[in-house]
Amino acid sequence: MAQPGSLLTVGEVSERSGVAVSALHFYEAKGLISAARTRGNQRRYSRDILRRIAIIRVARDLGFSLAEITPLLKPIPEGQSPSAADVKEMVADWREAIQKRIDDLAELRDKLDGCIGCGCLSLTECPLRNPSDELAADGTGAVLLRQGEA
Amino acid sequence: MAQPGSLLTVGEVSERSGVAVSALHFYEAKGLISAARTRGNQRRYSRDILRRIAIIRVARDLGFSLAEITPLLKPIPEGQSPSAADVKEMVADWREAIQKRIDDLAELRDKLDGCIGCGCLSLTECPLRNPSDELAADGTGAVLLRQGEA
DNA sequence: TCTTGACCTCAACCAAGCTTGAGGTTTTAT
DNA sequence: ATAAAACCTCAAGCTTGGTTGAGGTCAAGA
Repeated sequence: MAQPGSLLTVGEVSERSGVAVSALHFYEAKGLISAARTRGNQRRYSRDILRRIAIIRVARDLGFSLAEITPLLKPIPEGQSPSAADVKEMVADWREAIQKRIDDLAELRDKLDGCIGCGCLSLTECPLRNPSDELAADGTGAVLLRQGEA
Repeated sequence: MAQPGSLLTVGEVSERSGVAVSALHFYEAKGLISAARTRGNQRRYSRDILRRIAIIRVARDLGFSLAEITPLLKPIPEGQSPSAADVKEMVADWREAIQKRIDDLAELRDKLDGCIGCGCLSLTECPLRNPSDELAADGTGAVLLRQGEA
């Protein structure tokens, strides 16, 4: 077992973080984490890695992709314990992102309420059909579904 | 061009719905839609397909996977125009699903608010670390990140 | 009739986020 | 010293939701 203050093996990190060894390798390949190596080429992590991994997982659970998480982690240098202030700042950003998602969903829900009575889902008129004009942008030839026909 | 009341080709459906032909083929392969065939083996869709596709896309945009959409479409038989009542019922279900997601996110946001001051992210104590006990369930050996060490 | 555009199938490829397996090496406990 | 457990790399496979391309056929206007 590791002594207090010593480096952690990948297996220990996996066990403590609940993240599979293969996922840790994957995160390393993606540049999210890194580790020192022994002369025999095995990974050795400083304990800070656990907090870093915790942050990665929380952000991922919040719906951020790994690619999005990389810049989020920028303010937290590797090999250093992130300060409470660092974490505070990041978490504030996350809060904003979540709030935005809530707002989007609430807007959708309200539109849905307006639709419940109509049953229309018309291509150009139903607000549901164009949650954020995405389809309108790529559907170059969208045509009104005329009520008499459908 | 198609006469009123006639069947639609896959190209026409694509143009009117804003969904790529390849995606229509894909949906068919997944069992979400179907089409009659000409003697020459080309697809011919009834106009009802447009509403069905509209429903599929809305549900997908709401975050449902295609696999989840299949049962949602069950009450809407193919080859028949879904009634306003059918749509109304489905949409009510969607509303519920959205509301649930909003509630989950709001809960997360509130926990985040509780965390902003602490900067902890402790594995077992920080509420953020266990948004819905998912990690607790699969992280069999998770160990408390002791404050003095990290 | 003929030509052209639209259609057909099937297979391969993409991104994300991993897991699994093969084949081989290092570390650690006894 | 040795044997087992843990580690290493690299490649392939999985799922979702499609797109792209090859090679060939169909349908409709001139």
